[in-house]
Amino acid sequence: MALAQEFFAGDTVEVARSLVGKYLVRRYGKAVLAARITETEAYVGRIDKACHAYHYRKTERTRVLYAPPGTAYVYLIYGMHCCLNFVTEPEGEPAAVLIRGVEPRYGLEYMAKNRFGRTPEELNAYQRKNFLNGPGKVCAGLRIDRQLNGLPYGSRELEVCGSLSEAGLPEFPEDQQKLAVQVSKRIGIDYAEEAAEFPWRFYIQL
DNA sequence: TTCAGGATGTACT
DNA sequence: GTACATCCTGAAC
Repeated sequence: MALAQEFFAGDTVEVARSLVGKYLVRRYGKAVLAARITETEAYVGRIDKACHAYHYRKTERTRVLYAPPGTAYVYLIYGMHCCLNFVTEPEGEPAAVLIRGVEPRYGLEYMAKNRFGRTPEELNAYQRKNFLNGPGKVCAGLRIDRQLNGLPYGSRELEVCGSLSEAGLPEFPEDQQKLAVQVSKRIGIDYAEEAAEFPWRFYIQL
């Protein structure tokens, strides 16, 4: 059972805050991958110079940001990495939440293969520490690319669940304790003037 | 542990 | 032509 689509129809900043601690479930072929969301950022086209759809800009790339809530928005950055977002707010209002970091729960074998072409046992300390702690790494590890751009919410390939049991998977004991969600300004948007200061990044300390 | 520099393609001016 | 919601490597400390 995935989160209801209405979850994504709400205020983008609140959705970003609420997504921390939820679970990303990715399916392809026989693979079922699950990861806990540890870091997000809000992007709001109406008022946010860092958003691709700032001031309701409409281009081929930003078209997906106007889609119904929960739609996947995947774009290429720096010529080689993909970033995963979920569209928020009612259809026609361009906004989204960027998934900046996750930690693996199920499917570690697949994730390690997707990221480094190795088994989990073969990873060195640096690779373990920097496994899925960035937007490009999340997409690489979960095998998310622009083919998923525009994917309607509720698709089996990519879901967001409130808990592992909602995804039909056993819970992890360490996930039961309450989370302290931290807040900060967003990363890598120094060009965005006053919007660069918005406290729209949410994360949990590991 | 921190830092500088390079890789790389697309969207948009 | 320029900028970009990034990541990896290798060198210095």
